[in-house]
Amino acid sequence: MKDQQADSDGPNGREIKLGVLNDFVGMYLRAAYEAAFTDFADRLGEDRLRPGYFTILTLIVNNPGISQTEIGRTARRDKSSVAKALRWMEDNGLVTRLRPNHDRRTHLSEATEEGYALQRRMEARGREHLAALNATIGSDRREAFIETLREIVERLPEAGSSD
Amino acid sequence: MKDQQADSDGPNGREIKLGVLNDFVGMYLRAAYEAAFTDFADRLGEDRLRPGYFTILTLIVNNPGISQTEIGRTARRDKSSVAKALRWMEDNGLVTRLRPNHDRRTHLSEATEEGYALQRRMEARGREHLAALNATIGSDRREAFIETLREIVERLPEAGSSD
DNA sequence: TATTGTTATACTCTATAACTATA
DNA sequence: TATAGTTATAGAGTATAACAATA
Repeated sequence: MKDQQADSDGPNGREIKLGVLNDFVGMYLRAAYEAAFTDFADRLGEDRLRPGYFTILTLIVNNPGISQTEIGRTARRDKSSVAKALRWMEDNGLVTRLRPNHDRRTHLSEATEEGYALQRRMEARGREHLAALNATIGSDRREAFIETLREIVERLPEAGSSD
Repeated sequence: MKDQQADSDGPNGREIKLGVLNDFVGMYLRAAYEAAFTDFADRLGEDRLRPGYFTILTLIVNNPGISQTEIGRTARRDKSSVAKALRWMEDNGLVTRLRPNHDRRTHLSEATEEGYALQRRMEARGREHLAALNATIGSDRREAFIETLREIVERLPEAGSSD
């Protein structure tokens, strides 16, 4: 039905044919992700961490004593990326890391008072962002929408990465 | 309603609490985008352009004589990013650029035979990717899903970028 | 040997700013 | 002045690989 070769015509009037790009769900996914990302960043203003760092700090606040391996597994980031983020956060007084005696390989992270405070401020802004996003999506569509996103993440790799 | 603090427990058995991250639609969007992106890349194997370059080449194939400004506007990329891509594609024999007499500022791009051939091969792989993605989404949900993504892109910036 | 984490390095993708050349 | 495009540079954001310490 929606196969009207949805062209993009600029202000100059020229119609740009999108061809197969028209069907690329990935392009819509990226555009939506970028829009959501930008909305959150705009709401944070200057008082913020990068989104990836916010994710990590939030995991630490919610799970005091979490290890870097656990953070990486949960946030789906390589341990080296986590290490870099943690070092920055420690240098900036947001987290402290402890090496327990029972296993001195691991580094357990906890948020400092400053870390907790920043996370709370960012979470508050995050909730405003979510309210705007949810208003756009609509409560009637929200669950089905997220469920579809989840299924893409879970089921697509099984089909695709068979080489 | 869905506030059961959907935790993530790793193989070690420890439950990681996601807290507010649980509600972050942006995380699901990014994960889904990355999954789609990876699936496409896996299918392309070595015979490929980067996804952004494929977008540009496809625009050129579908719109011979398109200008760089038009490409940038359609692909939502800065002219400098487009210029870099075009130079690489020209150096690698995929496109040629012409400067018309009526306006010698503009560069109009056309695909070479090699460019057309590569685009066709990539488009074929892209269609396989889309088939897998559409199978995951399901034809009954597809239109509503894409419509939601579109609305996020179109409506969210209006609410968020008011500073 | 396996695991945790660190570091150096590099890659992808993209934008900003200063620029040239045209119009 | 405004527009099209180029170039140098920078900076997220992330991963790979080699490594040290510990188990």
